[in-house]
Amino acid sequence: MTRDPKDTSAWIPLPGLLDVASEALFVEFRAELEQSEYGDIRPTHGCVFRFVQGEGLRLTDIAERAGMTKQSVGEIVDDLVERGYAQRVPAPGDRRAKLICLTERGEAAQAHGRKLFAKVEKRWAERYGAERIAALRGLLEEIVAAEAPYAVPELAKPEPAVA
Amino acid sequence: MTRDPKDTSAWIPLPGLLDVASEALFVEFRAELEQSEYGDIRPTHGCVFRFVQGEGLRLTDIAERAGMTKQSVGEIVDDLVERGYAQRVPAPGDRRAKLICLTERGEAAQAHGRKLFAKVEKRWAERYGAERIAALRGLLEEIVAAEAPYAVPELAKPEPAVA
DNA sequence: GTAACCTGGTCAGGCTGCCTTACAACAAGG
DNA sequence: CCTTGTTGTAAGGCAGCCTGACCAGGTTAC
Repeated sequence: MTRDPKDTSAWIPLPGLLDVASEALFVEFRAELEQSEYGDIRPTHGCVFRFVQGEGLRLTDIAERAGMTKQSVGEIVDDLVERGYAQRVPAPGDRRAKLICLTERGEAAQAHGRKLFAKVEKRWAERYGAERIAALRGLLEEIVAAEAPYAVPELAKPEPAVA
Repeated sequence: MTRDPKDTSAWIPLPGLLDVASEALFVEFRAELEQSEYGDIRPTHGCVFRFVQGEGLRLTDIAERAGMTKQSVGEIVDDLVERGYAQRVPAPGDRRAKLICLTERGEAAQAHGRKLFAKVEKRWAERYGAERIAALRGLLEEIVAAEAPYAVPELAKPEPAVA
């Protein structure tokens, strides 16, 4: 299936391809999540589950990593607190701030979510080739680290990654 | 913060990686588009520019390919018509239907957009390796063709791609 | 110590992009 | 005809995000 690179009519821009692939993957994930006991978690909540771990993070930090405003993230956190997935604990040393961290249920949900993502990825590895998916992940990780380091939990901390 | 090497806390799910990459790419595209004479085209309008070409498409068809409702697409088309990028022409043989096609300006904008996408992709090819980006595209095209064929113009209709 | 400024978080209100429901015009088959 | 399906539109709603205004608590300069 060789294609004329000059043929513009059937050519799909890379962002479109990335989006459709992401969407397809996400649909598989959602389908499984919704059947679990964490079915009330909506996609929006992801911005918290993605970044919060251990001691917790300040609202401001979550917002920065997620590329959203504090207000938006605040609303999402409210919702997660109501649902029993997250909690706000006073930040030590600053009475203005609160650390947002997961409850036990929240951590269980996070772990379950990660497992589901891994499961779907593995399914795709079988479908499209393990090494190709691995290469895809490798390249994307490199790209994300370069283009949006603030969105990478592991790089957001004072631990500069060495390539 | 000591961490188990097998710890998954730094592991980013594939959809997240795809999204961030897509977003980064799209930002570069938008930055250039907004400086052009087509700066009033918003991301939403893409669902029309992506699929419409030549004689035009029915609203229903665009909606199906885009995975949206007719009403949503209809609104977007209204907007594009107002801005002089698209037009509705009566469909031959069916007085209910209209074919949505691009105006001359619309086609110029579409061509410009495609060029910009190609330009950004080329920039990334230089940045991350031409072969890796080519492999990325190849895999994604395969995935999209398998997972969401309706979203691929060339597969959506057995139309002669070459003029 | 205190005035001025910065920072973390919240409240209120608004917008965009999409959806659902309902419907009018036309098509197609008896 | 009459019925049923299809094309597109109208009206209204909702989720997810934003901006602006604000307060309580820190930080700095004098």
